[in-house]
Amino acid sequence: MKLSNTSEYAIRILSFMARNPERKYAAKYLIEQLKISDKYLRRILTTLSKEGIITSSQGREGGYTFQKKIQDIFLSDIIDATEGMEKYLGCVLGFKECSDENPCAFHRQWVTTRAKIVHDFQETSLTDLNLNANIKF
Amino acid sequence: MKLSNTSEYAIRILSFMARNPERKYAAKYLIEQLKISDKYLRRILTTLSKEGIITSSQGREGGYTFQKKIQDIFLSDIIDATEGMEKYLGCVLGFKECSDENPCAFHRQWVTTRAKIVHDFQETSLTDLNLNANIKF
DNA sequence: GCAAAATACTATATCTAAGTAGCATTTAAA
DNA sequence: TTTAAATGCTACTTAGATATAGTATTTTGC
Repeated sequence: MKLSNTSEYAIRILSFMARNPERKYAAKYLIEQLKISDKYLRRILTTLSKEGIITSSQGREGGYTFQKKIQDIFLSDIIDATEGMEKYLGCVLGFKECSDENPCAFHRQWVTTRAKIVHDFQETSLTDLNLNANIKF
Repeated sequence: MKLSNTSEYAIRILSFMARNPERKYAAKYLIEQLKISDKYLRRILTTLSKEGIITSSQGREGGYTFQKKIQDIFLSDIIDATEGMEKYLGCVLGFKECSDENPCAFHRQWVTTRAKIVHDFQETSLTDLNLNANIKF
């Protein structure tokens, strides 16, 4: 399992913001704190904004705030917003015809593992990640 | 979890060859059967050959045969040979500092899932995949 | 209204995996 | 020993993700 860089950055950004979920964050501040390049970070913030995870306010005194409670924002929501979860859901060996009804020889084995992966991402919220005090951002 | 296209092709090729593991396969024949582009398939075969999974014999009457018994060739060996497994083993959220000793907040949760992924790939051999009669190649 | 400080948009550059093309080399049958 | 049939090597092209640059737009304080 390897997420796209964009997803990893998005999770880092939101995880950082979740430390103080009520405040408004300017992109400039996040750039300083997280050492992500200006334009790339801004693009990710715009995406997260359009996808309904954060709200942007333009103009002087503008910035970004959470659109929902952080206990209602799950890793799967963030991945969906950035790269989409679909690619992780098909046959891991790439057999186009493989399905529950017409499984490849690895299917039965993989189904439970994939369910665990999906479960982890769907059940872990930003609140759960809010204990990252020991991790440098 | 999404393997590289190259890994997926490699698994398809070897899985197909495993149906009759003693015979020698010419690239030309595999191209016909598997509908993979000539040069790309040949490149993958050369890689698998260098990595010790199959043996190539050059010249007229040449082709590819398995270098080991198919029950001793595991999915993890194939992935290692093509793209490497390393990328799947680090912190899935991308925290550089994350480790067993200094875990991110998702680490404990993910460790067991990742172990299951690795287990599936390390324990499934080409023999286990040899029941793919119901899958079109 | 104007200037400062913020986000938004569009285009471009860079990197890596994926895929293609052409020529070189090897081997064995005739 | 020549030729056909196979693999091997190197270079090139393409596509998508990653990253950067420049300009436009929005909002607030004065």
